[in-house]
Amino acid sequence: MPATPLLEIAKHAAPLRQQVEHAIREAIIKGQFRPGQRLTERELTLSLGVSRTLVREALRQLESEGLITVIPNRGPIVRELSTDEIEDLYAIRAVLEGLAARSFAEKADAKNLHLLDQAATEAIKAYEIGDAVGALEGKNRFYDLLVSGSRSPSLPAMLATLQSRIRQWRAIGMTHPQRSSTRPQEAIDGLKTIWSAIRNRDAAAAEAATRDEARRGAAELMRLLAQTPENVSARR
Amino acid sequence: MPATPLLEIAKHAAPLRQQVEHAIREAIIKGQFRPGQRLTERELTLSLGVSRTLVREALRQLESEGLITVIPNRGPIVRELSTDEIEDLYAIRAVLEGLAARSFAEKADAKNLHLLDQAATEAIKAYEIGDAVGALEGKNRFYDLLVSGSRSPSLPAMLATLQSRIRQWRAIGMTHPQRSSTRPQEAIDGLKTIWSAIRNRDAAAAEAATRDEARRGAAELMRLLAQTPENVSARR
DNA sequence: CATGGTTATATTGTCAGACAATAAGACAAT
DNA sequence: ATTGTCTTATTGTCTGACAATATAACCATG
Repeated sequence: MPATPLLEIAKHAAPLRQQVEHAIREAIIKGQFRPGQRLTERELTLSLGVSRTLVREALRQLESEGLITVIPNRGPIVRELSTDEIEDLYAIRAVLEGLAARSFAEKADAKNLHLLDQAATEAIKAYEIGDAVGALEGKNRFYDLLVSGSRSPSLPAMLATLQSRIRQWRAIGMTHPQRSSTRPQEAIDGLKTIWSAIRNRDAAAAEAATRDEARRGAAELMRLLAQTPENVSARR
Repeated sequence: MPATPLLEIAKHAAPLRQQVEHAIREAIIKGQFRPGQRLTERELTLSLGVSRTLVREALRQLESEGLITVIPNRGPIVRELSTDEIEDLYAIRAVLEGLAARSFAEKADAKNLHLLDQAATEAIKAYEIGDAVGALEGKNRFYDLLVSGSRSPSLPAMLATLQSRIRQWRAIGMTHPQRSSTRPQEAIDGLKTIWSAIRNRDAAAAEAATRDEARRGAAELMRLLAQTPENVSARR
């Protein structure tokens, strides 16, 4: 049993392959590579300036994260999601965030509670002023804190992976012409409910509220997607 | 929108790297490579008879599944889990299985319901006869069906990954000298509760029952681990 | 003896180049 | 128009190389 070191040194010579992986992932998430699009190894090696070895290793990781699909002897394509799959991912996210909220309510220390307070008040304030961007940022920070403060070793990574698969469609949800006008209010209300449950250390209520809020968000997105005639995936 | 093909061809040609990946994963899960143990690339290439390229690609996948940890310039080691991490993984599994049960209750078709019935009755019968192995098998099949019948595209893979990270300790739970004698009965009762909730198409109850049962199982394992003096991880 | 520095060794990180195997597209023939 | 053949682009896999790094072994010095 090794003694816990006094301070962790973050020395991480950051292998090049991680940068490669990161670069491709970001390009996919940001939509530079669109769903359905083929990603040939040559193209990637050229644009990234690294060897095929590294590109292939990065592709393997992105594959197990579900960001790309690799067709044998054909190569990877940016994964397209059906509406069913999107809905499924959102449902999974809902229960995982619910779990995070539960753990947070049970285990969070004073510092994390304080940070959460900050984010919550900030989001609410921004919303009341009419600062949509600020409200969104605060809300995002709130949820990030919820996860990181849950003291769960695995949840952050799992949710991050989910996020990266979903992010493209979240964006749609924010800019869609037909998005509901009451939704932002709803989101803030949801946040308040979660927040107060946590402050009361009511783990069950925190979980339920988080799940419900996530589900409402998902429902709204699914409604928008259903009304979007052009299919979810891009043409190649 | 491509027309749905009349029959899917399972043409896979199974790239060699998948076999490599599978082989290493199995060796880890079965405990041939023990937690904490180093896995050098040379060793793997030799024992598997493939090139470093393939070994490295396989390692990347196993890394993102959480089965190994790669230390920069040092190479991979079979991941060791602290009791906290084990508990965390079980908690995640609990909510995901709960979600699966919920979806199953909502969406399962007659065929899957029938299969579930079969597995359930088989498990119960076996238990009543005193056939511990048969009961376990039936129980496992029951849970597998729960997941596969949930019509969730992503849950099966996620739960499979979790399983592979946990399986080693599940084994401990079954053979530990101090394991509770009432636990098998409890597990069967839990299964019955889940089953009847599903037959009533009561999604909420199915989810709750599944989560509770998973939690009880986890609690039992954690109790056993706490009483096991030798640490969770193997020495190298 | 302890301590600190230096060299040696094993291993990973990365590259380049090669060639077989396959899938998709182009083309020809019936 | 359908079928069969050829071509080409691309992946799948291997080999060998070399630099960068961490660990182990060793040595020197106080």
